[in-house]
Parts: sequence; C-alpha cells; structure tokens
Amino acid sequence: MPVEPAPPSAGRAPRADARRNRDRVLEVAAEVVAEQGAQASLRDVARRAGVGLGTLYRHFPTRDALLEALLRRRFELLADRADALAVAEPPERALGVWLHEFTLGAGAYQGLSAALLATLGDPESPLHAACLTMRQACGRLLSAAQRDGLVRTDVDAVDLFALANALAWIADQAPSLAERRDRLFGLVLDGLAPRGGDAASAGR
Amino acid sequence: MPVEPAPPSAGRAPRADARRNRDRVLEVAAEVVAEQGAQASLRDVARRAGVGLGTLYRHFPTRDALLEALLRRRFELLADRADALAVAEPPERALGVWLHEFTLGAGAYQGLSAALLATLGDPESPLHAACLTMRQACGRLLSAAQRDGLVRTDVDAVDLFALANALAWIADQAPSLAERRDRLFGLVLDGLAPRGGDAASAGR
DNA sequence: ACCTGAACACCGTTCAAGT
DNA sequence: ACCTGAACACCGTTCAAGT
Repeated sequence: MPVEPAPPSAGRAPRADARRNRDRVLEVAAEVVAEQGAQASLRDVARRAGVGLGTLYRHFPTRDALLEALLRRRFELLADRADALAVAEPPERALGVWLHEFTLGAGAYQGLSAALLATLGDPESPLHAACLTMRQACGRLLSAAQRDGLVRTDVDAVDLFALANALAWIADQAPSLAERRDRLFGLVLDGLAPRGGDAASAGR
Repeated sequence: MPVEPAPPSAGRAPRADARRNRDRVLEVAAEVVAEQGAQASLRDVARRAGVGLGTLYRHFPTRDALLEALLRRRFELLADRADALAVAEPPERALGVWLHEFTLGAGAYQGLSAALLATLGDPESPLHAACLTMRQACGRLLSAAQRDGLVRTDVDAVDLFALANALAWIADQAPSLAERRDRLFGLVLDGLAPRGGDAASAGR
C-alpha cells in the first residue's frame, strides 16, 4: 500500500516533545487571544510560545482549529448545562437562562461571535462541529418551550444561535454598546413569544 | 503666521488633476468594495485606479473616509426617507419600514454593518457623523411610535441602530443565514412592542 | 516523527523625491 | 499643490532542510 503522509499521531501516542509543544501553544494562545481577540496574530502566538511557526500549523492547521481547542471545554460545559436546566427549570426560563449564558460565552473573546457564526456556513471547520452539539442542546430546550406554547413555532435553533451571536457581536463593537447587551437580550427574548393570533395557550 | 501643512484644497477649488484622481479612486473603490467587501485591499483600489498609493491616502486618509464618500448619497436618501415616511405612514409602520430599508442598506457591502457599528464608539470617524444624521431621523420615527404607545419606552435610536446592523451582520455571515434575515427582522420588531404590563394603550 | 525558519505573496501606512 | 512608489513593519501559509 502507498504510505499516506499520516496526520499527527494517527492512532499512536504522540511524541513527548510534540505534546509539550502543543500544550505550550495552547497556553500562550489563550493569553494572546484574551489580549488581541480571536483574530490575534498566529505568528505572535508561535513567537511567544518559543516555537517555530510550522509547529503551530502542524498542531493547528487553521485558526478555527486553534479556537476550537481553546473553547472545547467551555462548549462541553454549555451543552451539559442545557440538560441540567431542562430538568431544574420550567421550559421558558431554562431556554432564557441558557441563551443568556451562551451569549456571554460568545463574548468571551473579542471577535469570537463573528468566528462562531461564520462557521455555520463552513461544515469543514472544527468550530462548526463544536457548535453543532450546542445547537442540538439548545434545540431540545427550544422544543420544550415550543411544546408548551411559550415560543413561536417558526424559529429554530439556528435562529437562536444567530441572534445570540449577534447580541454578543453588538457588545463587542464598543464599550457603550456592551452596557446595552442585557437589555437588548431581553428585548429579543420577548420577540420569541408567540404573536397575539397564535395558539399561545395550547396547553390550557 | 506659521504656514500650516493645509489639507487638500482648503477653501479653494481643487486642481483639475486632483479632482480627476479623486473621482477615479471613488469609482474604482465602488467596484472593488462591491467585490471584496468593506475590508477590501486599498492597495488594490489604488492599483486598479492607476493611481499612486499616496494619492489614495491623500484624498481618503482612512478607510472610513473612503467608505463615507461611497455611502454619503445613500445615507442622505435614507435620512430623507424617514421624514417622508413620517408623513405618509402611521408611526408604527413608518418605523418598521424605515428600519427594514436601513437593514437592507447596511448589508449593501459585505462587512459594512461591522464598519458602521464599530464607528459608534469612534467619534473621529467620518462614518460616525454620517450615521448620526440617520440616527436622528430614526429617532424622530421612534419618538412618534413611542408617543402612541406602540413601542416600549426603554429603547432609543442607538438600540435600533445596533439591532438593525446586527441583523445585516447575521445575513452577512452565510447565504443560509441571509434567507432568515427578514423573518428575524420581524421577530426583533415584535420585541419592540410594549410588554403586557406596560401602558400600551396610553393614547386611548 | 517532528521541528525550524526562510521564502513567498500579500497587507497598511508613511514620506522623500519628484513635477 | 499634488503625485509617485520605495521603504518599513507587519501578516498568513508553505515547505525544504534539519534532528
């Protein structure tokens, strides 16, 4: 058989120095991204990590791959959080609380919301997959709220994902706008309520 | 008196070649920005215009200055449009129609909504001033709608500006999201309605 | 198997030299 | 008064050469 170039450590355990480099890059990337935002210079990350530029690219072939590694934990927690809220809170409150927490998370790094929403249209991005899990968790909360007639039936999880990222994006653009985030969030949440002519009290 | 460097043609009529260059740059910029978006390469604009890079910077010292020149007409029309709607339509419909048209305009170029909202926090930007006129026109429609109890009183024109740009931004990120723009617009517009406990029928 | 850094093709911005 | 383009300090990405 022909020998494929083989991705880093396909199956086997990675070499110790490779593992060290990867961890070091991730550690430094967290700092740099916190300072400069999601569009931070990757060159700068490699430089500060004391690592060749090629090494960074070997471990994280795209910027999205690096961001995904930085955010993986956070995303997993948010997905779990949705399930916890589903049992602990009534449907409408569960959805509202989760969306609020997601919105705050999407504003964790400057420019993050743009990166997240942009990957909706790019199924190849690792961020696309990472967000999918969250959207599904969000979708379960949404369905429950819709079943109870608390949320209009013409919205889906992608709508909520887009709106939550948009609210984080607004807060991103200027400090004076960040102050408005929670109020605008409430406004959008109100917009999710069924309209007057809708079957609003289907459960009664 | 000391002789100040003097901005291009301070007071006097510009030299004919300068005027030609400025027009040429603007013409080409419109094409390039339509193709590449608001973050298009200024180098590319100068190149395609057959003009030195310094000439572009002389006429348009910042990217925002160039964008402002590209959008000036459009912005003026939108401000006039608000006043026309104010007399031709009932307040709620006037506000809704205007916001919708503004949202479409903010999506005229890819990346434009980001440029517009970002300048809210930068009073030095020529786009800041250009948007101010529109926000004031929008504010008049908003006040009328609020006076009639049709819109919650805790929102201002900046909120509407932020939300409209955010909707344009969503549509910007992926074709599949663009399809949702009008529906999401309607949802946000519904969110502007006064809440249940509010003095919704103050005019009755 | 992994790392390094030069090489390439780009940016935005400034400014000395020209006309 | 205005124009030009080289110069500077950056990018992201690739890949030959090393260990």
